[in-house]
Amino acid sequence: MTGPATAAPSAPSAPATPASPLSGPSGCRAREVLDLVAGKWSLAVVDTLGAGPMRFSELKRAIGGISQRMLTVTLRGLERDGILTRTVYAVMPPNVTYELTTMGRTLLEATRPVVQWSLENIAAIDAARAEFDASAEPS
Amino acid sequence: MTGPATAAPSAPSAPATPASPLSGPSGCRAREVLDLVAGKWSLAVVDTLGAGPMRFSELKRAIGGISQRMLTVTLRGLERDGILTRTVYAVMPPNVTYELTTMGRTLLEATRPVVQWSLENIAAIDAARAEFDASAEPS
DNA sequence: CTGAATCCCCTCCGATACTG
DNA sequence: CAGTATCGGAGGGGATTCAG
Repeated sequence: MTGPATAAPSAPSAPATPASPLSGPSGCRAREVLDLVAGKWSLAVVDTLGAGPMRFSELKRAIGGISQRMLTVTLRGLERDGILTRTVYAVMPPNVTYELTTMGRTLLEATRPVVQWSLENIAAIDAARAEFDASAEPS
Repeated sequence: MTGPATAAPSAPSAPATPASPLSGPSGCRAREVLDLVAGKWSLAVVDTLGAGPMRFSELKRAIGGISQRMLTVTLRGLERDGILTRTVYAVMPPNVTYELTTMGRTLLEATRPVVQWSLENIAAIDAARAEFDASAEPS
């Protein structure tokens, strides 16, 4: 699975359709990475952490609506992916601080347009859904 | 929505924490809209349709690996959200064409940075995961 | 060709309770 | 404060089959 692949320059009949980076074989990998952001809370954590290093409880309070479990799971995943770092200060009481890595910050930048788009189009989408439902499920 | 917004000068005790658009109350809505893109195939469909109007079978072939069911479900969802239009030509054999709406095209533009980031960071993430797994699960 | 319908597994996620 | 452990519901998503 980890094969180099994507290195098949000799494809004869391949249309190469570079139109969509998510369509081809390499698209599978991209999709996989996009799952990173697809998680229910990943984006919120990255976005919130964009303000600077933060502790567990601060994150929990800032995000709001997230359970300890999901915050922990999400943080673990992002740490594993190299998006953020987890620093434990052996003091009393325990102090664990999370901070975006360089890669995490580039991810934050990359996601800004999507987040902004979401905010800008919430109303339009609500309207579209209402209209669709009205004309499709009048029963 | 397209309003200038962010112009709430009269909030007295509001901390305003503009740090994260996904954290606050409005963030819940944004998260909701982001689910639109979170689906396993939504982005691939939008991305693929970026090349121009396409038929059902063309989409299926272009994306590859998607089942009829998921393509249908994904298309319905995106149509409901006003991201794409579904046009049926009553000919023989049936011809159904899907095309991005204006909003769909703006979404495509907004997602480009994330898609590109994914492609650029696949290797780094793989490495980070391997390293994390190696030092966390040695037993 | 396009799609709806069914079956079924599997993961995500929330609520709760317990530890250091 | 910062987690971990467990249970259980809900939904995503794949394979297959049927229909217009």
